[in-house]
Amino acid sequence: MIRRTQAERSDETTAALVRAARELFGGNGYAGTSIDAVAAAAGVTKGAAYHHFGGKLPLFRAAFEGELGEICAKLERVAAEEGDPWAALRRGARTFLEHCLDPGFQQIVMLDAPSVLGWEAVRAAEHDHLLGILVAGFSMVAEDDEAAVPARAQLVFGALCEGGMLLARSPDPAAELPRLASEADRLLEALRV
Amino acid sequence: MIRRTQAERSDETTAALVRAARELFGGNGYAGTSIDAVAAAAGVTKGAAYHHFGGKLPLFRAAFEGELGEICAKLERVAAEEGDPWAALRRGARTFLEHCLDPGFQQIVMLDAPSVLGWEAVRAAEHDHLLGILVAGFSMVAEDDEAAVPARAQLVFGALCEGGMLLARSPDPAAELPRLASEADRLLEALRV
DNA sequence: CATGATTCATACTGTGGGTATGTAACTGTG
DNA sequence: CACAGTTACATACCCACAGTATGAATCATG
Repeated sequence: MIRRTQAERSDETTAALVRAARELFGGNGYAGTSIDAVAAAAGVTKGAAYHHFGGKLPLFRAAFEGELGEICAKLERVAAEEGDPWAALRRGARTFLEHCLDPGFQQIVMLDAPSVLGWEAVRAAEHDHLLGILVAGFSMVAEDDEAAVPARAQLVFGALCEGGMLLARSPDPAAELPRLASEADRLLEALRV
Repeated sequence: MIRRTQAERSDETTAALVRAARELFGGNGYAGTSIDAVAAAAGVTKGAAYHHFGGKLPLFRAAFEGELGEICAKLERVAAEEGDPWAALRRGARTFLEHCLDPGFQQIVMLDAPSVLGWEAVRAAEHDHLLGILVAGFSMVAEDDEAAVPARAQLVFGALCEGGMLLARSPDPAAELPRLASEADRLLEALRV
């Protein structure tokens, strides 16, 4: 029997559970996924899942945060590659649209999360990770009313989400992406003043 | 015993079920509402619900369509009060934002429907009822690429939905509404070209 | 009014979220 | 290293609820 520390045991189990949760919740949706299935896919039983997460909802929340962390990291990476904040905004919008093609991200973050976790929880989490980037970008280029920036960023974010869903359902996403991206650019441009 | 025709019996029962479904699904969400509860609120039992609708999902779909029909009727009414299509668009956007303050509409149409019925089903239904109005308005004022109109309308619709949720969460919706409406106007204006 | 079709109620089954309890694996202390 | 105490799970159980018969009223029709 290998000797592992408790922290190692916990970390490995929770990591396996979150990985399985993202896989199954992303593939079959929240309602279509049982805790037993997630635990089995992680090589443990319900007991472990309830011990570490305390319920189906917190487990889903962990999967949600995993998805959010991934897109956030990607956004920060590409934003850093651009020089001025405005180019970063445009690049970020396009990157977000592309990321919506990931079925797991779509199912967990776009479809199930608002219903399962509540809109405000999702909004709060997205604000910390995604919208913060948008708001920062807008703030840097906004030339007039600073107070209108958050609401404006929110509206653009809603448009981007809708665009992402539209893109994912497109019969030819590769052809659709540039058109949507240009429409998104137009939106950003419109709100620049 | 009063003598009723079968059609009357069916109509009364289904109407009562849909009414109860809109009430409960709207108040407690899809997952938080049992068929027994809906049936009890309608004065019948599960048997009636399953006889007329065949399951929880079709029952929810009926509630969803009821909500959609209501907002649609309201939109058509206010749009008819405006003269030119552009004013109708602006008025429609504002009306939609206001309607998002209804908790039942929010829960059923904005939060649960995409997760429960699937995004494409919701999109299709909304396209027939709500987006059709938007697309028609844009088509009438679009001066350039006609092909870009549907996607553009979709993005605006996404922004409006996000604005509606934001409005509903606002501590002072009455104060927030005009600001959001002006931002929406700005969006519409931007896409007019 | 007799026969068949609708409309519904009642009783039952299965699945799955949640909980209680037991057991094995680790950790700190003498 | 022995031995309590804690942590990490597995197992067995309960219960709510979606879905499925089955049967009994109610209504339509020849």
